[in-house]
Amino acid sequence: MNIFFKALNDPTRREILELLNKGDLTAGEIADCFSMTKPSISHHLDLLRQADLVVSIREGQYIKYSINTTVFDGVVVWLMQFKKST
Amino acid sequence: MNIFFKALNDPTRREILELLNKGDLTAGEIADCFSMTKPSISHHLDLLRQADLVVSIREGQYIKYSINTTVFDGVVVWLMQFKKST
DNA sequence: TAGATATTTAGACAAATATCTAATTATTAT
DNA sequence: ATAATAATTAGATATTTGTCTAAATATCTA
Repeated sequence: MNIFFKALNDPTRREILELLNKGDLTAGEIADCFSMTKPSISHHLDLLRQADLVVSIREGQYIKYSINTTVFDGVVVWLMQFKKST
Repeated sequence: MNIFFKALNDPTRREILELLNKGDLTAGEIADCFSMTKPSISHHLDLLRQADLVVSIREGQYIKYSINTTVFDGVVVWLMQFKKST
């Protein structure tokens, strides 16, 4: 839970997730969507990967990133606990 | 969204929410549940209040805190966007 | 093999964060 | 009024975080 909220506690990383939700992208394509250096984006991708929110596979010269939505289930359950008691 | 994830990006604050989900508590009662000074807890409560996740009202000498679960709705919607496409 | 492209890693640095102690404000009760 | 209790605010400090530049790694192509 910790690493998840840490990963989501940044607007750039949340935007990356929204981008990947529309389709897979390479690291470079993701970086092109932001006014930030590639190393910075790479670092954000690393945090998202640590939280298991994205998966990466090398495709030749490129590294392609995909969103992993299964992680959200646990968090939604955690959030829903607060709505039960109504 | 920013302030919400910021507020939730701390285990102590998440635990405070879980406590308040069982019932209202005063600042002191909350602090007693943690091995941390009262000023530190007060600071966490302040962040939770900024995120509108808790509400506080003074009751005489005490200040009572309640959880505000309405905020979760928006976040669950945000999280659910990632599950739609399945 | 050399050079070009894609990406990450390393190291530095400023800004944000979590925590503490000490001081302040607010309320109650003697 | 004074003292006691509840809670916050202020200020200090160590740690974490986001960003950058420079360097390193990996792949492709001529």
